[in-house]
Amino acid sequence: MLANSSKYAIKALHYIASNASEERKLLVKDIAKATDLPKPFLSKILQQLSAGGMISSTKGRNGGFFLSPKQLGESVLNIIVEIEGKDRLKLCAIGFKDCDAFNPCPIHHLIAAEKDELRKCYQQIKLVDLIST
Amino acid sequence: MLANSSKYAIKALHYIASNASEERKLLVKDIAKATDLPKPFLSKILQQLSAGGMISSTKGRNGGFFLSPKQLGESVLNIIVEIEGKDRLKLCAIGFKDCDAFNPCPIHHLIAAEKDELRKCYQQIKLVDLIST
DNA sequence: TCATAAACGGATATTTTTATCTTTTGATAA
DNA sequence: TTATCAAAAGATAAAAATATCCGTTTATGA
Repeated sequence: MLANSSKYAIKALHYIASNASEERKLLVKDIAKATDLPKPFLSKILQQLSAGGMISSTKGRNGGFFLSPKQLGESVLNIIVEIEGKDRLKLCAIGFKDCDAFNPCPIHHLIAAEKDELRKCYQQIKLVDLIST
Repeated sequence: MLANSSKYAIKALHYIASNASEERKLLVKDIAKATDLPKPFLSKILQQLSAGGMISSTKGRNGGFFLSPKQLGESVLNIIVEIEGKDRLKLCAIGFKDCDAFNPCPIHHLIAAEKDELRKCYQQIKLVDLIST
């Protein structure tokens, strides 16, 4: 369904959204421990999200990761696209080039509506919706 | 969404379902050419499907691949599971162990219904439905 | 200013997936 | 029988994804 890297991103962002703020930043180390994700790999993913502006970070003492109010409004779909570099739920399920309603692959009409619904879900879920107390 | 291997399988099965029969078997070579898939890799995939009973084959002269009437009734979902060894659309989208309605991951309730609908699609599509004339 | 803490960035290693090549097995036509 | 054809099976190679390590940069508290 999703690449490990984007699963990790969503897991980590769930934890960060629920536990961090600009006044209370979180270290990769602690995020990795709490989410049970491999620390170095998670570090790369957070770096990528940071470079893409989906997450905030500061270096040095008292540094760490957090989400700004604006960043909490980002959709999960955009996180996935940022990490994977492509919108898998928009692409043809069996890899036909230029597959659409007018030039459909053999299963296009049989799954297009449901695939699009699922994509809309990911688009509608904002990071703020992941917050658990 | 799907692994390349299962995309290839579905593409190839579409071609086989549309063009082969017990009296008119198809060679890997020709399937690969028609579907524009890498021949040796496709060969492995067809072997795997054959071992799993999802496709019929005979060796030697006049050999090749075809689908029996019973095999044409197989669902695309089962093809995917056969190739990938797991039912990705049944697993938690972000990889939580034992994620379900009573023990949900942070996005479970936000996507479960739509994910299940998409899975049902793949379950309902039979190979015979792929036949194009 | 200086030691320290933390993300950043680059290089490297491992695993999985994808892809190819070669040999073996089995079927059939001549 | 025997030559040939085609899938099956096994070994190997390349690419991508996953994962780790280490030095650099940057911020800050002492």
